Amino acid sequence: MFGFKIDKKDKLSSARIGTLTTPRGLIRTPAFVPVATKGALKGTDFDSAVLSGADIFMMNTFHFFCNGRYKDVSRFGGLHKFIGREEPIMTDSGGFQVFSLGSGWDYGVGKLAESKVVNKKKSRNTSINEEGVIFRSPYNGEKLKMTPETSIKVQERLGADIIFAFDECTSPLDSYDYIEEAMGRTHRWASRCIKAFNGNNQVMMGIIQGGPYLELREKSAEFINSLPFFGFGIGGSFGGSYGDSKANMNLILDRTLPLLLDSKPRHLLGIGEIDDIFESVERGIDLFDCVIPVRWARHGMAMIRKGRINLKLTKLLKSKNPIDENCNCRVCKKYHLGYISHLLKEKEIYGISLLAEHNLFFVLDTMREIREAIKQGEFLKLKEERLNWRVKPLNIIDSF
RNA sequence: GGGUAGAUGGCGGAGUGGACAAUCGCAUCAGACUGUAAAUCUGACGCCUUCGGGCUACGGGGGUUCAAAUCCCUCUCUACCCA
Repeated sequence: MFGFKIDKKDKLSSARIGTLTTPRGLIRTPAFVPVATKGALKGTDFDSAVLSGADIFMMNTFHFFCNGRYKDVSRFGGLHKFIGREEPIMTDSGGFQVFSLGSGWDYGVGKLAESKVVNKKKSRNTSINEEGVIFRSPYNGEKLKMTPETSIKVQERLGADIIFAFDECTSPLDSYDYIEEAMGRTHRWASRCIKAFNGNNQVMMGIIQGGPYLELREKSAEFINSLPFFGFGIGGSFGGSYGDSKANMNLILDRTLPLLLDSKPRHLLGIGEIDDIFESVERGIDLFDCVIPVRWARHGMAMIRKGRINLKLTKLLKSKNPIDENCNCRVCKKYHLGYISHLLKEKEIYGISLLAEHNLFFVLDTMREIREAIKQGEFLKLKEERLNWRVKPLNIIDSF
């Protein structure tokens, strides 16, 4: 019922194309998994995402757990029936929220942040111990406890096809000692997740942690590799005292992916900027998920071949060009920048919707190109062409 | 013609003798965002600067005062009301 088959390996890199089989359909890898945390793509719809090439969506256990809504979902017969969709779904375990609502919240840092405190916010008083994590619900402040067993139980009731083990995602600000301790805990939780999982119509991915430290990452890869998971999630932050987090992530992937069983799928959790996708595919990653395409759309940031561009710039109101001249999405074929820019400036929800559709298409179509390139043995060539993707927002608008 | 209320930075709108280059909102500009508490957050926003500070400003002009966006006189303009 479930399976993963590598269809072709690139000769010049560790890139590979494959097919992940689930009872609800196939996932062509390398794949980008659009994130619909609470059951919605925030700005666009599942149909357009599927038309753009999405094979599977990701939702989150934590949010359905906090408000108790997983019980309602369960009464519908699971997420698929609840949202009225047949496509495969994966659920994250809630492990990321250990970080994003814990130390990430307290110190205002993102998962790839460098070692600097951006903005100290009021602590959420998240506490972590061997048993699990005690959270304050972001919905009403209520104290909640999440353990590996809870996460698995809730994920079974949500009924996604692929689920993730409950892990502790650490912060770039955490010390080596703490990250090592958390990694050990993640490993013990992984074993508990396997024990708690009944494996009925679902498969589970184990999560590798270890923060920015190579030796911890290697240890974690070896341990998670030794457990009977369906595949691997690579989680956590890669930044910190090691400096450039993108470069460090690549280094970690270089060193840890060869330690993993080749035949199992590898999912790089939460990564999805274009340059990161190319670097990771080259190293052997099969799946990505990321909120960036859809979040940037809400923030007016468009993903284009040359990089990214803020569409709320006043000067773009004059432009009769599409968002990206080389893009084949419905939005680019039909609407010009002037209009989309106007909608975004006016805070019209339709502007967000159009941009979300474009950004999602952009990433999904890039995955299509990547798969095609690997098939043709031209992955590195494509990477060269596409790595002019800039990290900083573009300032030159001449071509618009 | 008479009366009343006003005129503050791109706009709206605080301030009504010193702590005012002037709260705040909008707009503008810049930055951030990678398993989503995010259609969010941060910063800049009179001019000049060797970043210490300097200069010009609250409709125009005049005055009172050590000190005026704030008080007085006058002019101009705006809104509403009465003829």
